[in-house]
Amino acid sequence: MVIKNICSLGPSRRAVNADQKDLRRGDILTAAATLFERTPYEAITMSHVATAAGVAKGTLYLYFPTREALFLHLLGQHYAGWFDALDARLRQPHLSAQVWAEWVAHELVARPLFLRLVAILHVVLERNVPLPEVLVFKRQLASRVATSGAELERALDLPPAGGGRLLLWLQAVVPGLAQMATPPAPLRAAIEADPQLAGLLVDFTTELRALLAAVVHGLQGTKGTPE
Amino acid sequence: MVIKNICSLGPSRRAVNADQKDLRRGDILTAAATLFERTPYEAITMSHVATAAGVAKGTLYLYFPTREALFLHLLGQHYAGWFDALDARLRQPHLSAQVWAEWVAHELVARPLFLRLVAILHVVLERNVPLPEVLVFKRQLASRVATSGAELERALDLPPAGGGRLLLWLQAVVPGLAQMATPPAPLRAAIEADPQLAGLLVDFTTELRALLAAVVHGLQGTKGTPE
DNA sequence: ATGTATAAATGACCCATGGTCATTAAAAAT
DNA sequence: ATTTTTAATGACCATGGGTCATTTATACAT
Repeated sequence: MVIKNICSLGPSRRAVNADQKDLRRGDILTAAATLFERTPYEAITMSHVATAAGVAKGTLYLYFPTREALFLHLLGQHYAGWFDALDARLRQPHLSAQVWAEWVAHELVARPLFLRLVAILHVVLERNVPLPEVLVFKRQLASRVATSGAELERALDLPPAGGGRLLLWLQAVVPGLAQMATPPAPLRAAIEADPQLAGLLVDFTTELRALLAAVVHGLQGTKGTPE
Repeated sequence: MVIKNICSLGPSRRAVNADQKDLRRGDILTAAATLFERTPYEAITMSHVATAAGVAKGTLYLYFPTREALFLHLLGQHYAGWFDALDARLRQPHLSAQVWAEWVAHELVARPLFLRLVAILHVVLERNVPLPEVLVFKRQLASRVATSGAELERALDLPPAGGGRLLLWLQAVVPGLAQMATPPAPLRAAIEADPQLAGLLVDFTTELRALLAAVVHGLQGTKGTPE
């Protein structure tokens, strides 16, 4: 088998300064992301990631303390992308609750990896990452929730703190809804084949839209009545 | 160490007929449930369960095909208890959206094991259980969602299919909200110590109440306008 | 150029744990 | 009593996350 030249370090193979280390780190993350596109999380071993990244397994642990930390970092990237898109959208004028709900649903459907990663955030990723790293992640998140939340508040005319709250609700709802809407292929096939189970399958976009519309209305309704 | 007589089979140690096997099965589930009260899921090994149940590890696999199947069964019991309580509540007259939301939040807070199990349903439990067993579980669930959903529809004056839909939404929302509201102890401590992170902590009851109220209103609002 | 020091990279190794299966022995059938 | 059946056992296996002594690329001094 031909050895890949996926690695961004050119002919030199060793990351010696900070920039090169960042590149290597990026290579590893890219490799993991590529695998994650085709494979469920539990099926991705560190050996796979190492091979895909063109390094030895031990090397991974020079850049990430645990497997979960690696994927938590990946999720961090996806979160950044998502919030960037959200901020960009909120900068456009004349946003209604319905239009926003529509946009959110559309945008999320276009980010399946993000959805899958968010779904395992609490139950898997945060469970085996050193506390300091988790806190770094949470701080980034909190900061973006704060700024985007404020924008959202303005754009949708929500009561104080309503923007952040809405974003947190979104985070609480989205993974559950996504899991309900998109079970693994074999399970999905079985469910669709059984009329008794049909009721358990939902359409992600439809449900999220309806839920968001209701919730935004609820928030807007409390505009005048604090507490 | 003194050997326990936790086992419900009296002096005879062997489960030979169906009834005795059910007892054994029950013993194992009880042992797992007891462990789960004090220990997070990932930390419970099959050896622990075996010891707690007073059997050998191999015996567990005579009653459950995988670890996940064991806990999925446990979740099935909790679901049954939850739907029983829900049905009982719905039989009482004069239920408003607010009162119901209040009741749901209260009842769920009183069932922390249920919440923890539901949280790992899709990501953990369903991943390593033979498809037929998952389908049995899903069928039970679908059946209770259908009947309780119908009752809910009546009690809250929801549009057709609104009851089941509401229950599914509840299922999508509750685990996420519970995870957000109750992180593991060390993480929680760190979050509370950091003012920047305070915004990420939410109160389960408050948020669920608000969310449910909004959603029920949303559903009731669509009463006259199908689709 | 050559030698030396630093630390990035390696991969053989450790070990915990889910799951298996040949063996044991309790109870039923004869 | 003897045989048959099958519940129960626990030594064993395979896998995969994580470690660390060793190797060696690179920077730096001479």
